[in-house]
Amino acid sequence: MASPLLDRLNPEQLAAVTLPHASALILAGAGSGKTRVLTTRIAWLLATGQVHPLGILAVTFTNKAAKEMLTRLAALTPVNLRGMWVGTFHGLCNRMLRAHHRAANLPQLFQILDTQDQLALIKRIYRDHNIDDERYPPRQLQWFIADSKEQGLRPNNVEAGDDLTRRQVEHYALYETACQREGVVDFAELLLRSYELLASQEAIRENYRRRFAHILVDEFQDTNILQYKWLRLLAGANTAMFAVGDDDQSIYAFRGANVANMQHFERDFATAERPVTLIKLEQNYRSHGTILDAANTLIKNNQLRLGKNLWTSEGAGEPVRAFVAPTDFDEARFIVDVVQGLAQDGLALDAIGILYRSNAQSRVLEHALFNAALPYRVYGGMRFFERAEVKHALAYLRLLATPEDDGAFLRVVNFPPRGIGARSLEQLQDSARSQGTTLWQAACGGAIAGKSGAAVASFVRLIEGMRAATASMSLSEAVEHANEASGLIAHYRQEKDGRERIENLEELVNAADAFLREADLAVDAPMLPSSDSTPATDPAVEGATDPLTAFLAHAALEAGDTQAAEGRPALQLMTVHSAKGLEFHTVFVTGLEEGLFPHENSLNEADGVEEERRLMYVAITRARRRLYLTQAQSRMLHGQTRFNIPSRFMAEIPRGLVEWLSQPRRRGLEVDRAEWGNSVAIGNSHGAPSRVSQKSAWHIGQSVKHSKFGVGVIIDAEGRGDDARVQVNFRDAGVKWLALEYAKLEPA
DNA sequence: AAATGTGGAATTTTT
DNA sequence: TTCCACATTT
Repeated sequence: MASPLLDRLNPEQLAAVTLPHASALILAGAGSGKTRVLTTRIAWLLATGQVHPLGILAVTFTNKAAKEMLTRLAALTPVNLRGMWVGTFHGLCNRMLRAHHRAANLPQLFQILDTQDQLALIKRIYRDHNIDDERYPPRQLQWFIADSKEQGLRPNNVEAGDDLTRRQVEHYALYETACQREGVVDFAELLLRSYELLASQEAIRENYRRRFAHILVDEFQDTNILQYKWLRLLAGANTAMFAVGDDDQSIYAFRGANVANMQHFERDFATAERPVTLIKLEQNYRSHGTILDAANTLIKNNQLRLGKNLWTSEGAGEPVRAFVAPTDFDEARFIVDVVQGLAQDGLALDAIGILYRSNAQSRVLEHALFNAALPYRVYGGMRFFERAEVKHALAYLRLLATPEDDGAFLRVVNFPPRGIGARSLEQLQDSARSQGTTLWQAACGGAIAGKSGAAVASFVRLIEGMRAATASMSLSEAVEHANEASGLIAHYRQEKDGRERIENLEELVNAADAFLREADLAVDAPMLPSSDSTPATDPAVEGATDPLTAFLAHAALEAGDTQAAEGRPALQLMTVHSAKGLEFHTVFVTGLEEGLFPHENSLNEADGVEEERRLMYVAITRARRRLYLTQAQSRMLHGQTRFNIPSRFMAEIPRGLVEWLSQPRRRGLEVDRAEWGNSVAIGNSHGAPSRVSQKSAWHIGQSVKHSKFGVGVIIDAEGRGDDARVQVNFRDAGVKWLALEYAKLEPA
């Protein structure tokens, strides 16, 4: 079929886009045009009249990916996409549960707990039930609950072999009861509840199965067990499942992502007459050849892969640059030097990504960049909707919708301070517990006498007044009203650091406005549905919920950016995890040291190093043109200087691809005498190799090899001549003192 | 209710 | 070291 839609697709992409109505697994390597294939596939299905937009379900992991898919799709097709199910797993489950809240046994206006809210709820339950938070750390329970739910397990399904698990199951059950009473659901619950709805309600399940002729899944390697089961439930005899993923980029196993889903796909989605098609997209449109060679060679060291080799029609490009710095400080300075050179050559700063394994590494880098007056942006950290003042405002709004929400109640009952102290709260909680009611009901029931009672009563009046006042307002007007009437604005005006918080509260008003415009919800819809409103019969209908509830769900499901983008272009600093999906002209992968990258904790985890290697693979494949790999021989971590040997990943990249900007190894040094003194590696700006002034045979921070103990790093030394001894931190054998005279050490 | 002190932990985190 | 949560002061 001739169509501009299919122009310039390579043969594999074309095959994927125009596959017949059957399930397929698309192994899409980094930079292989995965999103393009996904969106073009949908556009092609629509253009050829094979399916109506309502017959498509496209699911992603991030809101960003979902939004991008919609935007690109809108540019590819004239078809009106309204009502099409495109979104994140959580977003789609939310949508489904709103539509069938009764069948799912949820209140129509159920609220969504983010991880913060969830932890607060757990702590509250602990207090109510006198649970020892030392023996059962709240975070551990939080993890336990999420993990259980992601395996589809309710408290009575969890196998409790040991005492600790038995207790955790009890606490999980208490948590569930509280959630149900307050009408709140956490992230994992959205999925599990939706899964159970489909599993138990045949009519609903069949309705969706008939409807979705095509289900398309992005980043399939990141699906967890429950998401996979959810997809299987949704897929009927008539459904073509189109899963796109890359097992080599699976870096979220620690959160339950299950790469095995890719292996099972063929078995589980094949039908008698329609086998599963497997297509590999291996042509890379992002990077030069050398960078791909480095990535390919590295990832070949992994055993657990489906197998794939990226190639490009572009040239080899520049070599990979490697640099070893004596300290993390020098590593940062090297990066500053190189960046300044690149900037001088005209490279935009935002085309440069500086990646690290863990967030703690950003500090030194930031420090150096700041001193050099280089603008940078750090990804990660507090997101907009997670900020305390924003959460406070949202809590007021939540109370308007669902006063049963104890979490919201507790968050703002005395914020800004209004004389409802710990004592009054305790009374309220006692009363609520003994009556089996929520705090709001206890507050309304006048559980407290005296002055505190008056304060509580006035809080109740405040909320009710706000509800009445906002009933006829637009969403953003209501948000603004909540900001003011709650006293939040006035409160922060008095605080010396309150200006930014007030700005964020004002930004929340804008966010509400923008949300309504983007979500395309009826602008003049009432703030809250009337109590007798019936649920939408057609789950496809947008705006099945009121604007406020939709906005609150949005705030929970899309936490927003970490910080507003700055005007001028800035360097991009982030963890390797958050770099997934992005690309940069130039990439620095920093901290390539054993213990850091691969992280030491990964060594004890099953297949941990393989996941670290995939992470390294992701890091390398972010680079389009230029790649720097840097390492520090010593690094300040947790308040102490640590000496690490070079990352094994450094050695897994073919030497021929690498240009060393520092001395890679010291060979053929005199080994019969130990002389101490700091050896100084002199890094210069980008380009030319630097020299190392090296007087002594051995020095602290040096990598060495021992015939029995293996590789390690010298971390301390004493004595001279025949008495010289060094302390070596071996990778596998631990820390040992060795006499140089006897121990046959070699430079490693 | 703010201010100050203390102890413990410190990969990664799309929702 | 540095950050955070939590407890204790003032």
